[in-house]
Amino acid sequence: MDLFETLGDPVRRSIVEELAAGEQSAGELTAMAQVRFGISQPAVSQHLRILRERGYVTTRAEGTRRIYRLSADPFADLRLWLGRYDRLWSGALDDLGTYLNRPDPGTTNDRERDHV
Amino acid sequence: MDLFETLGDPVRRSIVEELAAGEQSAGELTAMAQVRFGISQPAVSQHLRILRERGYVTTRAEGTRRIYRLSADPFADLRLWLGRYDRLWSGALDDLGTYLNRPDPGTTNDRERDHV
DNA sequence: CCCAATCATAAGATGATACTTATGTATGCA
DNA sequence: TGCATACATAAGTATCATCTTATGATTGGG
Repeated sequence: MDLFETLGDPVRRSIVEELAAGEQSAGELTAMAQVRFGISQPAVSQHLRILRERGYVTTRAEGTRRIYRLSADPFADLRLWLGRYDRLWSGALDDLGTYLNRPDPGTTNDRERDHV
Repeated sequence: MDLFETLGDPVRRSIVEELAAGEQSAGELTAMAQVRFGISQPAVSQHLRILRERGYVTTRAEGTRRIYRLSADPFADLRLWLGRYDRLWSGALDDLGTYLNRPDPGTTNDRERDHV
């Protein structure tokens, strides 16, 4: 599950989300990331490299530009991982389910109330 | 989606996976993490704090120990996020689907062949 | 050919994260 | 009351990921 580490970076997550809509050239992805994050071209290229090396995208040369596309179901592992917990909160799980879903007075956290 | 960043850390991921099986005390979680990662008690406590502050777990005091449990469906966001792409690789998507699933000779990467 | 465009790589700086040791706080028990 | 257990917090350090600038490699076009 290095997918969590891979998608943990917001830039890479954006790239993946962008590619989900269809293939795009490195230049287009770079422009997008520069607008959203204000980073340089090499920075984006490095993120693309990580996505390549981990098998989440593939590339094809087209003239002088490189077209990126998502690999077939890069999220298979993630879906699998998530599936292991699905039945836990699907509501089907009787005792534990209701137990977990209770607001449970006196059980809440001590400090926080930040994001969520 | 700070969940990716949260679960990006293997220690926190282990804790969450552990808690999916049921509640556990800080001490038990600490022992687990120490065995698996060889880190100190404060290190684990800091990870627990992050999980607390981000709302993924709640705690309850029981004597001198603190019992941790997963919040109700901490993965709701993740499932939602993933759902947006589900139909893309479900095989239902005709053209793009087959296109993406092709081995596509001459399209593969240049360098890699690492993890995946 | 030569130059411009597109993208990748190298090397170094910087910053965020996660670790460490040391200490604080609360509870239970003798 | 005093000590031990369980856990949290503080402060400092270190490690690692990500950024930057500089440069290389490939391709197309005049």
